[in-house]
Amino acid sequence: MSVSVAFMGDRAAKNALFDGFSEVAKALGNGRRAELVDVLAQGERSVDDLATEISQSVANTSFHLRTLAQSGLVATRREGTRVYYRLASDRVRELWAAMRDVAATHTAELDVLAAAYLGDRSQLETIDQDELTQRIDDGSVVVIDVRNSTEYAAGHITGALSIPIEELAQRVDELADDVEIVAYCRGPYCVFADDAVRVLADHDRSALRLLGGFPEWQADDRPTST
Amino acid sequence: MSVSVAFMGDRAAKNALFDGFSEVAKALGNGRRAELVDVLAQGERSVDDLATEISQSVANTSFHLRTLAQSGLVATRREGTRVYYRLASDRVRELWAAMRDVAATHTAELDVLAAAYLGDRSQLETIDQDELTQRIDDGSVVVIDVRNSTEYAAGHITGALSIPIEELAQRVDELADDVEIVAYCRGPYCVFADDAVRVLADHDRSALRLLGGFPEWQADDRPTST
DNA sequence: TCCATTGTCAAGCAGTTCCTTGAATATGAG
DNA sequence: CTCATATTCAAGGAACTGCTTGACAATGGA
Repeated sequence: MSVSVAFMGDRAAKNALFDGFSEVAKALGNGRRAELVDVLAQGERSVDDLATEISQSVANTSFHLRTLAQSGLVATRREGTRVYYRLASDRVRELWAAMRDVAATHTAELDVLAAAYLGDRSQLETIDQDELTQRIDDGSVVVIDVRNSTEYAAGHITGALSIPIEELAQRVDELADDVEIVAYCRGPYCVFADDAVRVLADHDRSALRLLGGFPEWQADDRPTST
Repeated sequence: MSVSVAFMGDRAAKNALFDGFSEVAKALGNGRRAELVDVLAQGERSVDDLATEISQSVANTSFHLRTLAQSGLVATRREGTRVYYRLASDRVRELWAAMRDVAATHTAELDVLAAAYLGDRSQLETIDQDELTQRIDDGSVVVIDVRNSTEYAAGHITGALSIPIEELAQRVDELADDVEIVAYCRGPYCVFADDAVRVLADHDRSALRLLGGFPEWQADDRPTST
């Protein structure tokens, strides 16, 4: 009788279905691939650019990107001899954020790992999205985007200046000295804005870092430009 | 100079941090563990109950649950000789939903796998959450929860009757015959509600299945009871 | 106390993943 | 056409994963 068979569902088919779901998790289940997704959350990048970013060989990076592509997390576009990879959709960005948050909330050792990578942040003043929105309206801050210029070009907070972190020390003079400076970067686990605040403090400038980075700002539907 | 070192971040520490994030994905990166999370999204369950549910040995199930626990996705509670596992938080439920959706949206083969497991759904009428809310208010439907009774006890749509799918055929008479019946179960990839609609159709009863299951209803902040 | 039930742990094998090296392919410039 | 650049593919070895079996630990009841 067909109904009683249907009750059980087919175990092999069920296994295959859930194995299918878990393919996506497997794709994210490698530190280097997670890092690639994190970088791609800022915008599309070429393979060797990504390889440099994650400190891996081009071959290995290409392999990881293929893995991500096969599980549908990233898509590609060819331009001349270069291949640009990007996240397949905003939903992937959300998935990555959800995973990062769950990891941060539920695994104690992550605090230790984050502290080891980020260093001591406790002396660095912060500002949240609401406050920053307010102060941009006031005109009482200058906002600087300290990611690299490709990332800035792919999208940035409206009104922000692009000053990649490596150039900041030489370009401090460009910043008006009667307002505070707010630096932002890729997100809560990016060190660029922290470094920027430290560099600015060394130059006796009053600086804050934005909590969260560009993807979080964008996800919250706040004003952006490209 | 400390600043230029900080610019690079420490590659080993960065690897460790992202390996830490990817631990969560690795935990979800196995079909049986994904299935466990899916079941646990309905409420807490004991180890051997879960083993039966996913058709695995108790030892293997216990091992998978330990893996999930180590990555912080599930938590436990002991009661007598039994150990009950549950999702660590609603955030985990959201993560699972996000992963499932990304998989469904971005990987073509998942449609095939889902169709193989679920069978042909095209003949089964459906109703969405808004419509159902409306019709519960009208009193023009009877809602039945066809999951097992533990799941019903852990939380169900307010006003729904508990009729586990295996009991439905014998209990059709309990249902008033002047209204339509809406069946729901664990979620979009659960066959129980589909089976229920087929059983009811065999008994010449007009039945629909709710799109999504209890977790989706709850996530949308609609009325639930325990 | 001893026993039954429930869950966890350890060893071991088959299969998979990750990274490296070196070769192959695709595009555009000259 | 030939060459340089950018990317992908294939082979191979070390390390890890998933499942089974059988032993061990924790709890509550008789």
